[in-house]
Amino acid sequence: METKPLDNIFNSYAGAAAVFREKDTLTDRHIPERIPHREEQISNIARVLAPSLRGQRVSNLFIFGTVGTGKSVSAKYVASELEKKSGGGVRVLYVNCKMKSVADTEYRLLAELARGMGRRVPATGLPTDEIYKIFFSAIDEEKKSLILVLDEIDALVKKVGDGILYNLSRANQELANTKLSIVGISNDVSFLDTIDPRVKSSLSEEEIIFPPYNANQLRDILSERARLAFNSGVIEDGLIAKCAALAAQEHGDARKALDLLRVAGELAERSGKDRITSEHIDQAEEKLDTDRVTTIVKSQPNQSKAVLAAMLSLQGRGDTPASTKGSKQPNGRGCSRQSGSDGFLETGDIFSEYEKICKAAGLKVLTQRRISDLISELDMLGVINARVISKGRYGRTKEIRLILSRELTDRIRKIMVDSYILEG
DNA sequence: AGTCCACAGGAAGGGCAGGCGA
DNA sequence: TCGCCTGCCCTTCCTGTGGACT
Repeated sequence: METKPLDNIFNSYAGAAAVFREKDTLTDRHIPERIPHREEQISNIARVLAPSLRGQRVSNLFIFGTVGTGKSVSAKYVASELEKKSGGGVRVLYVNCKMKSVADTEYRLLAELARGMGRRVPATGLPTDEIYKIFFSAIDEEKKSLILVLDEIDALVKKVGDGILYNLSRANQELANTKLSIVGISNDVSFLDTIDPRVKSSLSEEEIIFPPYNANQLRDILSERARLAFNSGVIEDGLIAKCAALAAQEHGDARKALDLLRVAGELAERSGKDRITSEHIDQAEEKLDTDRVTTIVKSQPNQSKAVLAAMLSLQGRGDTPASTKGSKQPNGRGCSRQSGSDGFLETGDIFSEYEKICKAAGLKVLTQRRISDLISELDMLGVINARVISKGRYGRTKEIRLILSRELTDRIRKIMVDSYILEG
């Protein structure tokens, strides 16, 4: 019988799953039955929310902690247990405010909440106070305690301001039959300082902090998840410890640790192995980093891509201040600059190269002031490293370093070609 | 000590797109 | 549907800055 080109690939996956038993347990969709090292925080959340079981209004709650410290999963866990325990007396609505088209505007968030309560509302068109009315009447009709979990609440406030929180926090005055409480989750502890003091005082009645995990705690979490996710013998304890150590370096980020395990498993599976090796973990770490940067670069507007292309072009040519020392600079300046001996790039050089790239690609050339901001944004996104330095007589500038591997550079170059920023 | 460079980065405002509300 | 509003992107103008040079 004839073998089709894809048969080998599909057949290897169609057989018994050699590596994974239940891959979903390594994603953030999964709510585990036990969350190690978060017992205290979970009890505290439960204590705050428990009065809802008696039909009382519970205090609004703020949960803080850096990425991957178990805030969302703990809140979801307590919420789902509470809903089960209440026998229908408590309703929890969860919204991730960072999701695009969910909470970019006041209207969209309220529409999402109203839909969560089973109401049909148009994507646009209604006045905002109308959508408030629809949402409030929907929750009032249910005659239940409603707990509104707003994950990444700082993103919501950044986009739409704190007015919506003020309105929601005052909702109980308009509701006859339902008690509404808000649980806000944020990575940014200083976020509360940025909102209106009236909103702050009514919202942050209770606060719970989630500290980062250490390597040992991460190892416990990973062991538990790995037991569920992988078939026995697929991964050994030493490799779990390695993942934990790598993630502990990244501020104790459990999400990153779980991603490492999942991607390592996928790499093992793709290479036809039934065991995860140390190399798979290393490859997974590199892949996660590469995917993160390429995703960021792809999502950038063309102007930012052109700035990055200028940096790649200068770096690829070795045309940094270091290598051109003693010759005329691209921006027409003199030669006696002293820094740059380490092969970094500077704003002026990048701008000159950027102008050339824009002209070649038919893009509008923005001002150097704007490019300076775009460089700062790329720095903030972690694609480049930039810091302000002074070269004394020769002015101040940003010292910019590209922290990209060879493979990553090639992939970004391809993105530039696909976006018609660079020629293929 | 004063000068100078090459920017950094803040402030103000224009133009535009999209959302809001009547 | 249309005027108003808001936010975003961008420009222009400006002051500030650190350290080499004079």
